[in-house]
Amino acid sequence: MNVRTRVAPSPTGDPHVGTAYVALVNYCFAKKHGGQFVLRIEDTDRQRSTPESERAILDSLHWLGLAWDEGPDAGGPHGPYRQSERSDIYREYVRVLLDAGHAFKCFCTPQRLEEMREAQRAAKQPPRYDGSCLRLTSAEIERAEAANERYVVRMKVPERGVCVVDDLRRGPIEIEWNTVDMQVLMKSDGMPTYHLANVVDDHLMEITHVIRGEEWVSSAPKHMLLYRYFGWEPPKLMHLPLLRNPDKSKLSKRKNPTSILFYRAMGYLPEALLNFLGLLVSSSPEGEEIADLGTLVQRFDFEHISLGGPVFDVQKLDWLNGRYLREQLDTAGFLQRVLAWGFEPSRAERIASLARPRVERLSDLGPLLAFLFAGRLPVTAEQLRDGKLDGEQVRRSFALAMWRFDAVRDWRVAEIERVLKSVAESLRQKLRDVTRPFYVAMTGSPTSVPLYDAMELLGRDIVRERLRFALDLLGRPNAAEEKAWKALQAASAPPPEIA
RNA sequence: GGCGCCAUCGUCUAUCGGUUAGGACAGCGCCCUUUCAAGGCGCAGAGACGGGUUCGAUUCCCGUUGGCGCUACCA
Repeated sequence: MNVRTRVAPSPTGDPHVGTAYVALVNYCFAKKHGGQFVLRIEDTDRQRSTPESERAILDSLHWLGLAWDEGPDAGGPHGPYRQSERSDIYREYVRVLLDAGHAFKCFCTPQRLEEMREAQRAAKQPPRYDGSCLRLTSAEIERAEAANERYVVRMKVPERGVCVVDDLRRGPIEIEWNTVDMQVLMKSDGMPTYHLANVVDDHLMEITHVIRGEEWVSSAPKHMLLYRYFGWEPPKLMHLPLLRNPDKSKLSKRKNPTSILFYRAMGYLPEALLNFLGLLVSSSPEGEEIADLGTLVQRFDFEHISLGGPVFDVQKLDWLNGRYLREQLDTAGFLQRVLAWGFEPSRAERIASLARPRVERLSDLGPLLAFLFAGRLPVTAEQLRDGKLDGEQVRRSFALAMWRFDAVRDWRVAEIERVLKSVAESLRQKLRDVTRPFYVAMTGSPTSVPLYDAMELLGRDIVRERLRFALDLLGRPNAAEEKAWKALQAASAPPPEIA
């Protein structure tokens, strides 16, 4: 059998290390068996998907050294590889399900669904679709359609019995059909949901093994059912454990840097990061932990992937990266990496133009620009608080800025300035007083090169990390504060439109 | 809450019924060394709990506990 695997990221944010991890496993499995590895973009969420995110994901995976045989940028015989370009295909298959009576149109409004769930929660029932539109007569359906009412298409689900999902690593997983919801397959905007799109695409793209995150286990019955409805043979399934924060919760950017871009900005080498991820996939029998992609493929054995969710241990990554820096590179190679990391020509020029007006001797450069070449800065809570704002206001300004920065698409001076001004407005403070602690948090000093430029140069991920660190110093907002501050944010400063 | 997944040192893991439970990161100590790293050597550190099955369980089964995930017109 020709093995074909895929990774199917959703372009709704920064490229996540978890995506790289899943991609790596899929890559290794396919290559180990001489098969193909496909990259597919799951951008059926029109609100959240952005081309910037897609670009960043593709770039990041390439940066890590992963290559796919088919994908939106590579082409291939099963394209298009971007789901937003496959609407007609899904529509056709929805038609098939509808005609066969495996799916039905649902005219329920979001409000009704919300009320229904609330009632179910109140009655201690699991929230599930109540099947109301299942009982619609054909006359009623025609009337609703004639009136142009918006509808979604839901799948029918057996009322009783169990679904056995075969997981390559975990064995059979039994899930009762009556715990499976009548999932929406096609949204009212005509786009498919993940459940429909992934089944149709995996079949059409001849994917033989679906290796994905553990979060999909509970919806696997829906997917199996769809294969059955279509009369297709389902691919083999394997669910990978989720990467964890040190506290064992699912790795999240609230608690840790999760963006591949962050690790790149911090000066980790792509081969070290990939190797590190590979250590979570397969451990070396001989004990040697340095392994390139080829070695990872060669020693790959899915039987050896442990099922416990591994903590993303940055200290071990640091050690591994250090070994790459001093063992795998000679001085010339090292210098080349340094230059590429921090002195790429246009960046160097930008830095020079910011520094030049502020130095009297070239030897002033070190202290002035050190923050650009550092990870965490040695700042203290006292330094953050020593301006006109009190500690509470500083905390609030950092939290607000962090949240608002997340919504910024284009990480540029103008956008950064806009956010900081909006923060000052929300706090009803002078911009100058608000920005002072930001200088400290970002550059380590209240006086430095212009803040917005510094932040743009630092990049979104380092900025986020420094804000998080500063917030840790001052005390993270608790749940109640977070809620109150977010409300304040909504009330006093509606996010300005995207420039 | 319901359903599901998972469970070896602080962390990543080896072990696939019989081992002094091995290695790596982090920690600690010693050595090397003009300093600091790096490196070498060493120390400390684990089978969640309770029942079975078995001559024998970390390993197989059940239960408990704990962690995690899902519970959307997000993926």
